[in-house]
Amino acid sequence: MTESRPRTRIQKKNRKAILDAALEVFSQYGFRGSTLDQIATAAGLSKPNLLYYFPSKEAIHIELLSGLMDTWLDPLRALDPAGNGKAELLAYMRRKLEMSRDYPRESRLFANEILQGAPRMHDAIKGDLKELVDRKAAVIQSWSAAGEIAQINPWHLIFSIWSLTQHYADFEVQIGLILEGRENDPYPEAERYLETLFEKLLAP
Amino acid sequence: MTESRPRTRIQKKNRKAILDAALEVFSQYGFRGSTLDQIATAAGLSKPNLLYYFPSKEAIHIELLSGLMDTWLDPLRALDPAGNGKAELLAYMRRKLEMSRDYPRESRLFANEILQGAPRMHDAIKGDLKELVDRKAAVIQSWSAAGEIAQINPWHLIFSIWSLTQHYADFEVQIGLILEGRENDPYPEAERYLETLFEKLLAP
DNA sequence: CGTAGATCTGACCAATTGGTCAAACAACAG
DNA sequence: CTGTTGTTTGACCAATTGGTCAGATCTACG
Repeated sequence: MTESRPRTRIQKKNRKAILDAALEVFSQYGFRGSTLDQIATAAGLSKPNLLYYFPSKEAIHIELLSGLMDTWLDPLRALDPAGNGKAELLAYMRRKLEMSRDYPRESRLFANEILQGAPRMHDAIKGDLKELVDRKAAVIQSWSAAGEIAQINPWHLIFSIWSLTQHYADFEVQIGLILEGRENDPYPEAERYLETLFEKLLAP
Repeated sequence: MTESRPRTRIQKKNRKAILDAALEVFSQYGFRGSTLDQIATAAGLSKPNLLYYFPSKEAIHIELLSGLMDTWLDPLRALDPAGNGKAELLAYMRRKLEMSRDYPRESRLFANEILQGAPRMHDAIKGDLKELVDRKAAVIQSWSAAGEIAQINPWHLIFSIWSLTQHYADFEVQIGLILEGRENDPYPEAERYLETLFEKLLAP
């Protein structure tokens, strides 16, 4: 918040390298299970040098998480009350699945944070996220009332979109091992499957 | 495997207390993020005393995980090829949701292990689990072929049952915060929602 | 050039980590 | 009550942890 923005290109490059390395490490081992040495090595820096760019391990984690919240909720924000219910929700699901495919580490970072009890996202979830979800739940309810989609619990509908899509990122290893020799890339089939699922679920 | 079974009642009690404490800690912080001191304190023992019962931190973790795999897959094993497809799959889903409600720590322990790349379950997943899933996928496929249920990808169907049910345990904190003031216990509504979802999905 | 500022490093620190061990203590059979 | 076995502990250890700091080195710019 009160920070001076990074100026030089060297700062830009190294801060980016650190955040990228930290994302890799934190998303795998969680905050407590990750070490500055791991992050520094992954970023190609020495530990003291890393601490030249960030004041502490926690500061890196916080920066990652707060950067995450924004982009993570964009697809839900984009849900258009004026659009067609089924189409909007399917588009939301597709966009979330894309994010699992393109940003699996971000998904796992988030999963790790929740698993540990959301110590650093507690307020954001209880505040902004809850508010957004409640607002969009009302939109979904209005689609139900208008007969555009079936009558289903909008909160649990949102949870199901989250769980079904994020699962492909968070449990990537498991899915990969089980589908070994069958699907090298599970996403195309996942998209087809989830489209069917939500089309059937939402059909009035 | 080669261990002598615990004998005295004091051993039985303390081993149980340790495993319970370790489940609590490991499921929250993962293996690397957990400490023996945390576990010992939670178990009401001193660290050296804890190490009197288990040779190492890793040994505790392994014992928890191997104990988990068995019970975790029982519901899937119970899927009866001779039963009615839709009923069997709905029963499986319900049983999995029950497990999320009754054993959320076990679910999170598993989630943590997968997030960290499944270093200790890699072989079990690639072996027993994959084999079981493949076998049950064939059963599901036969139900599809017989017209008992719709034609859907059986592997992704299994993934979706896993993700939808485990989500209520793994993301418990997030769900609790979002539903605050609305549902104190999300499970009854979750069950209703998931029943609808799978009934619609599986209908031929 | 030269030098002011940015960047980087080795050496260091206190706290925490997983784990050991000898000795103290408890339980229980004889 | 005595000795044997099972249990517990305090003191200890080396390695790792997050973090500091003085100084070395590099970079941009006049």
